[in-house]
Amino acid sequence: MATLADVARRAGVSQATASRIINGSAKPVTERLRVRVLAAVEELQYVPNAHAQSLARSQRSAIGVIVHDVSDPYFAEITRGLQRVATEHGRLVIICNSYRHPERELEYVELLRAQQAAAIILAGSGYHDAQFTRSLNSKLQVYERTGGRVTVIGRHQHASDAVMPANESGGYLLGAELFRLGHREIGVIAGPRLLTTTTDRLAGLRRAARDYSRPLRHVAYADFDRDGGAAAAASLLAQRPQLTAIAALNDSMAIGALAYLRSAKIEVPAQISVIGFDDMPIARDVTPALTTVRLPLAEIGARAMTMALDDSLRDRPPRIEEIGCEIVRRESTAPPP
Amino acid sequence: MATLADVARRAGVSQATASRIINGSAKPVTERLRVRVLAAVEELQYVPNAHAQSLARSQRSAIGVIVHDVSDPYFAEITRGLQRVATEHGRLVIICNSYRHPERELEYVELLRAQQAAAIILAGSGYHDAQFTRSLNSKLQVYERTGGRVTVIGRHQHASDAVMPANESGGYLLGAELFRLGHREIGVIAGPRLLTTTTDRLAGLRRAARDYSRPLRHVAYADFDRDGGAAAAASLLAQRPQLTAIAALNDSMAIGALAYLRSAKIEVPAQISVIGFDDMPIARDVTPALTTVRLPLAEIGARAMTMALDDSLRDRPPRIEEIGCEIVRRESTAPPP
DNA sequence: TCAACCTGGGAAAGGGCTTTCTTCAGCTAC
DNA sequence: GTAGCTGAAGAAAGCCCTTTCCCAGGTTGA
Repeated sequence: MATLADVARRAGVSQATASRIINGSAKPVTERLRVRVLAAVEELQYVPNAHAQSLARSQRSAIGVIVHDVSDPYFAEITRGLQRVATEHGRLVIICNSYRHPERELEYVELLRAQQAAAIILAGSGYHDAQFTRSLNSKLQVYERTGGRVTVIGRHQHASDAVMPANESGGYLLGAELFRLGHREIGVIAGPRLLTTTTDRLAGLRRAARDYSRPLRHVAYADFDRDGGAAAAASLLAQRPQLTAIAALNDSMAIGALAYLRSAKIEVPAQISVIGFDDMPIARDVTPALTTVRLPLAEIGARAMTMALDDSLRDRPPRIEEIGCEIVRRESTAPPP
Repeated sequence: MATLADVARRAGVSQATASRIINGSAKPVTERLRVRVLAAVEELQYVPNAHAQSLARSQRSAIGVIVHDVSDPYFAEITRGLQRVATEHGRLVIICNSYRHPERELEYVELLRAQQAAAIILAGSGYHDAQFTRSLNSKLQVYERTGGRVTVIGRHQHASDAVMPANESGGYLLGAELFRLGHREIGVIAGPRLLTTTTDRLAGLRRAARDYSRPLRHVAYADFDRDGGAAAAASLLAQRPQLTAIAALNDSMAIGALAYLRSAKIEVPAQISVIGFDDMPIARDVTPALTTVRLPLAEIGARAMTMALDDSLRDRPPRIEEIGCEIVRRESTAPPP
């Protein structure tokens, strides 16, 4: 691997000069040397060692992102937004999948600190686990104290900059929509109990139930994915066949529920309504097209990255951006039969 | 940020000793010092600077992956496989989205070289662009010459280790399935002409057409995504309403086609059959469930990462792994009306 | 008792780059 | 002619680690 010293030697200049030319430093250099050095760079196919640069400059540039799983459409969309902004700013993004293992999240914070990440963006749901939250917070604080920036998406347990999707009011919208249509007994497919996203959305749903004076007795907790949704729909209906609507706390689970209902030959929305949450891109392409609560996922990602990169925020009180959601009515909901 | 020197000072030992203890070096150290150093690490919340380590060890560890777009389900699945294997080996993955801009691919190769990536995995389709291919090849060769490993997925233009999805024979399967069902005039929704994935799959399809002595006159080229597929389906049918089947060269486009057909009130598969390619997870959840050619995407990713990490392959002739595909019959195909 | 050998620990040399501090040549100005 | 600049280039320090090499003190064996 060619080094700067090689380039300098070949061009017959000092390393200092070579470095200045390659980095377009402010210090003026004669055109003659510039040409020679650039020629040497070309001939040797020289690329500066990023680690050495980062060490010498002691300036951080990469941005770390911790998600549950990039291949989940929810995070894929958020990541798309994150990447767009990062690329615009010429920043490298390091993506870490925690696969919903809290310990792995802790490990990744350390890893990103070791990598001298300029900022860490936590893009997965928070956990109801006081001990974990404490150790995560302490790790994040250490990171911030050493100059790192932290931005979270939808986690209220951390005193850092945050982009907060309106999970609670989205949950309310979800419930209100069904109750307004006249449904009285609805089944809820919730995500893992441990996730704050689940409880936030559920809280909104419960509030809607209170406002409309409806019970909310049938809640099934499942994995936040398609198969979890399918299984939960099955168990919900086995337990309570009279349900006229199913509210899933994310689209993946709603799609799973649709799959189950199709296999069980139950008509949607004629016999039962289904509503989701998130409005992932695929929601409009399933049949019936999914009524859901829209969250502008890519925008959430973009905003989080923008905050993380905004250095003027340094040493100010954490800023919180609320992101609203809206109902998107498609074909999977109707009044009860 | 605490440094090793801080730790050593606090523990009252030399940096050398501290380093040895922290890294669990082979050199024996007394228990007394070990305890003191680890305590200092804990108190200072010390994390070694990864850049300094990489510099000192001059050993590469991260793996670079260049995809078109992680948020595309096709790449999301591949990436999932890649990540799984990388994590098992304790390797960091740097994901780069080229968004199908060849120049950006070139830039990312440089960037990954600068980052001292141990390997680069090129996971997007190749381009029909001789000049680009040449410059990419030359950049990759430079990278390999300096000890980097290159693994490509589905690109035949590079003389490196490769995982090759059977795009051509998958295309054949695609066509054969429709012709066997009795379709005589089929419309093809192809991806961008510039991509080798498009032409490979199309070549298989043409071969099937020859074998079954059927014409293949209606090919629409479009973006490799849902909206491209919808637009292409519309133009195909505007041009030739008698078509009884549409073969899309990937599932996203097939789903777009289904969306268009639904909006145009054309029944699938009663009036027209639709077949896709890839078998993305969502293919089974659209209605009608999509008949498609299955490619084990996550496994492709896993194999590519395994090859990239397999050091025993160093200095051997490049290894090529073929990955077969199979037809998955669901509900979007039927004999012509 | 002394040479030969371990052993655990430290000093210091890198690794590749940036950047400050110097140096030196070439000018201007008196 | 020389003091005083200015501008361009180089020397060298420093970023944070790892690892080789070396040393002192303690063992062992003859």
